[in-house]
This record gives sequence, structure tokens and C-alpha cells, in this order.
Amino acid sequence: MSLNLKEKILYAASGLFYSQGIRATGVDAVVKAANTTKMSLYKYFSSKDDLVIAFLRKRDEDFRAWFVEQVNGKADTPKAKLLAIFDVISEWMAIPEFRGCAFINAAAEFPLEGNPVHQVSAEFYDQFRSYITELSRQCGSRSPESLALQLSLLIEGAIVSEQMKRHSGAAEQAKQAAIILIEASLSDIPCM
Amino acid sequence: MSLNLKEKILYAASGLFYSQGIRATGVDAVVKAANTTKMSLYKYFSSKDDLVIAFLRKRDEDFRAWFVEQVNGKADTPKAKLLAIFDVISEWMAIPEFRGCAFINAAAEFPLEGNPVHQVSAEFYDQFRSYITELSRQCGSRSPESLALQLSLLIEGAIVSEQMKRHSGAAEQAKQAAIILIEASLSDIPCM
DNA sequence: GTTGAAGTATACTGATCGGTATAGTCGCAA
DNA sequence: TTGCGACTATACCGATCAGTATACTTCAAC
Repeated sequence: MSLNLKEKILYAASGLFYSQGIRATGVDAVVKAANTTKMSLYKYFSSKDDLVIAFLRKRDEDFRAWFVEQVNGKADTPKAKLLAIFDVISEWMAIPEFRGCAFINAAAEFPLEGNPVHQVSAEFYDQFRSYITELSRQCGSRSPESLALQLSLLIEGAIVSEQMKRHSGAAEQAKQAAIILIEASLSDIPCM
Repeated sequence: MSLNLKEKILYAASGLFYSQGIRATGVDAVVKAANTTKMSLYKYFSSKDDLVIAFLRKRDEDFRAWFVEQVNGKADTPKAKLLAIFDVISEWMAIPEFRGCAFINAAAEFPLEGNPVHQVSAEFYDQFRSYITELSRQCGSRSPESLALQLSLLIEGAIVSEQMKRHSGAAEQAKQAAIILIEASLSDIPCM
């Protein structure tokens, strides 16, 4: 817990950016939350944009590590891991601080595709999808890319749905759908 | 096309709010785009918040009407309509002005559930889901609510995915997944 | 021909935005 | 003891934010 000042600022910024939104959070609010001054903030981050990018990169790193660890702790086989993903998502959604996906939110706040914030957000989902694709491949899907994209649509949809309205059972339904899609993708003959 | 001043302001605001984001769009920019003055804007809208709510309500009304019309133009039976939804979404995503779902974006910009903007956005998806539920019921789904929720997760996921990265085939995969989920929900014995 | 409503033009308010300048405090190392 | 880098304190900058006050034009109804 011994954070240096730069980490303390980033930690404070992360909390505010995620819970209130990026544009809604002023530099002064970050400074106050980190118990420091603007001068120090601008010593470590050249601009607010720079701080935002740092927030997203760290969130990317932390979230993916946490997520994979959670999944691995719940399941051993690739197929079980694919399903465990939905349990992890479900538990994540249940925490009161849940405010949707930081990357989806950031992309919504900075809609232009060329924007650096938008790009960093897009990278997260690229890597997240790669993770699911690899699991799909390992468990013998006929088309790992298709299955992975389909499952990631369910996940993103569930996150957004839960963000719009809490406790609507999105994660559970996403898992039920995932079970069907996984089985369909594993059998040689499509189930329809 | 003969818009009165209030409609002109709302039209200009809608374009800017959707393409650039709500917080990123100042009142002055709306005024300039509508070729009017602040005084007139504040005659018809008591505050920027009021204008934002009006934007979302009109978008709700217009989009749902347009969407249902598009679906009805593509299919006759309830089952065909469920699938046509994904074609409409796909075509919508292809237009260059596409910037994701205005309601998802608004909810991301105003993350607190109690916020009026957030609430209006949530209402849209409630009604959208009701529409899908009704179609699911009409085509004999064993559990219309479940199927509708699952399909809406695919739709929301596809929209978000396309917003993050254009032309990644999200809509097509969503439709493929939908076909499987619909068949599974129509058969008496789950296909797994 | 007058009145009144609709809309324009423009200057303004106070607050907040991101970012900077200057001076001072603090602890540690040579 | 001196010097130095990390950090603080505070006041400031110009720009922009949402919102208002005042005066003016335009035009149609009576």
C-alpha cells in the first residue's frame, strides 16, 4: 500500500474517472482526491489527456490480470473457463461500485475513432477477444473466431445492459445463451 | 422540412450531441449550428439538461418508429422479423455517421442511475426489449422474456463493438448467434 | 397605425476549465 | 551546514462553461 506520489495521483484519478466519467472529472478534483497539488500532478503527467491515457492503460493491465486470475480460479478446462467467464462478469456486476466497462464508457465519451482515448479503449477489447478466441480454439470449436466474437457480444451486451439498469439478470441470460452457442460451435453438425 | 425554431434548435442539438458527445457540446455550439441565439434557445429550453432530455426523448420516439418500420419492411412473420432486426442494425451501422447508440453513450456520460439522463436512456431499452419480447412470444418461444433478453444482449453488444472498432463483423456474428438461440428457444427440447 | 409577440444582437455574469508562475517548505545527503 | 530535489501553497492565466440582462428589429393582427 506504499504508493509513491505518481501512483497515488493515478489511483485517485482512476476512481473518479470510472465513477463519475472522464469529462465530468476536473483536474482540481483529482488533485484534491490525491491530497496533492496541481504542480505535482503536472510534474508526472504532461496533460489531462496524458493522465486519462495512463488511467486506461493501467486499468487494461489490472483488469485483464484480475480477470484471467478469477477465471483460472474457477475452472480448469478451456470449456469450463469459457463458462466461468460469465460467472466472473456476474460477480463483478454485483459490486456496488460497478459502473459498466471503463473502456466502453471512455469510447462513448470520446466518440471519434482517431482519438487516442478511443484507440486505447479499442485495444483492450482486441486483447480481450483474443483471450476468448484462444479458449475457444483450445476447446475444439469449429470456428474459434466466430464463437469468440459471439461470446464477446454477449459479454459486452450484458455489461452495458447492467449499467443501464441494475439487477436485470443480464449476466445469467448471457450465460444461458453462451451455453447454447458453445455447444453449437463444438458439435460438428450445427444444432439447427 | 419547414421546422419552427424550437425544432431547429433541437435538430441541431441532436446532431452535435450524438456525433460529439453531450458533455463535449457547449450551448454556444448548438446556438451557432441552429443559426440562432442563446436567448431563443433558453426561451424554449429551460436549461441544457432540459435540452438533453428533449434530445433523448425525440431520439427515442424517432428511432423506435424508424426501426419498427424498417423491420416490417423486411419481413412478415414474427420469426423473420426477429432475424430482420439484425439486418436493420447492420445497415444502420454501415452509415458513416454511426457513432453507437445514443442512449448507451448518454448513460456512459451520466453514470449515476438516479440521473434523469440515465433514466431516460434506460427507458428506451426497456421499451426496445418489450418489442423483442412481443415478437418472441408471437413466434412461439418457450420463454419469450429469456430469448428477448438474450437477443437484446447480442444487439447491444454488436452496437458497442462496432462503435469501438468499425467493420469488425459484429452484426453478422450477432445474427448467426441469434439464429441458433432462436431455434433453441423454439424447439421443445433444448438442442444441447 | 399601433401594439405585441417572436426573434436577434451583444455584452455581460460568476464559475469552472486546463495549465502555469513564483515562492516556500521539507527531509536527506555530502 | 550547505545544497538539492521532492513536494506544497497559492495566486494567477486565458478560455470556456451555462445562463442572463438589455436593447433592437421584424412582422403580422387588430
